[in-house]
Amino acid sequence: MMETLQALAEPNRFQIVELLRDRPRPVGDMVHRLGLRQPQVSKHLRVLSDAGLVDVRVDAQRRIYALRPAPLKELEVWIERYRRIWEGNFQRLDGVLAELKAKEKKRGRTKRKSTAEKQRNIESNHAERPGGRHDPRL
Amino acid sequence: MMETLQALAEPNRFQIVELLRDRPRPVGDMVHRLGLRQPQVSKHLRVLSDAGLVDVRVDAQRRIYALRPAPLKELEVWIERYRRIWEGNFQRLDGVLAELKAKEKKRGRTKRKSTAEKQRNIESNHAERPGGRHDPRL
DNA sequence: GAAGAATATGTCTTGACAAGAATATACTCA
DNA sequence: TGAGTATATTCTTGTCAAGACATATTCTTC
Repeated sequence: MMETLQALAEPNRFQIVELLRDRPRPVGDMVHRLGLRQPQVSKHLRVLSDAGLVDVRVDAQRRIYALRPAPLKELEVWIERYRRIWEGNFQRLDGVLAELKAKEKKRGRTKRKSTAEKQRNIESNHAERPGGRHDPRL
Repeated sequence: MMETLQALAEPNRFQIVELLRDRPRPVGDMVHRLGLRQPQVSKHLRVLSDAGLVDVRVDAQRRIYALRPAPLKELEVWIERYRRIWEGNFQRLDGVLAELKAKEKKRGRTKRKSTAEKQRNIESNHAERPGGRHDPRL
């Protein structure tokens, strides 16, 4: 899993995987399309191979690389476990409220901010660090 | 997409995301559970935030981090496009055969290896580089 | 307003890794 | 067997990022 992610996190390797999605390919083909030099492609393929993401067939001097499904499937299974995060709206109602409730209990009865003031502070601030770092959709 | 993968590819950040899967958490909580030092956790959170993977709520001195669904959903959509690779068995029948056929055509009628010999060469060799680099399941 | 708590930021060092260049290996065909 | 083709490996170098440590920032409470 970690190994899969690390392999995919490199842009050129990601492109290689994208190329292999269509069909298996010999190294030279990818060298073309990626505009990388052959040794570099071979090295990236080595990493992908070590991660179990690709599979080689030998055809004379050529090596034909193909995707192996297992790691990608594993990744998909992992991500499925996060599904509820964008389906149900757990997070807000359960987690944070419990958090806050615990806090209320801990600090005894003392002078404290009005509910309104506290609300302001607690509000989600997507736009805190400016520079459009994540899109507002969803 | 690339940014998401790069963020997740670091083991500690991956763990942070796993922690946040259950519920939003303040930084100190994660510092505990991860056994990292506070500045390190803050920096990782910064990366996750820049990648749009997490979201902050300010509660007094505390920052409560929560997962944002968008990037994960995007990742899931991406991986869905690979689904056919472990469902249909395209790869073999389509891609490689076309590849070989093209090759046959290119080289004219010359003395060449018997079909049997060629078959041997072309066989998939999972076990080429020893050391169990990928599991044979699937 | 001073002390303490929770978190963020800056700087430095070190290790990992990608790219480049040169070379090795393996196969084909004449 | 020798030339050519396709791919892998080795070595070096530069870049970037993670960890450690010190310090800044912001809020709370007394």
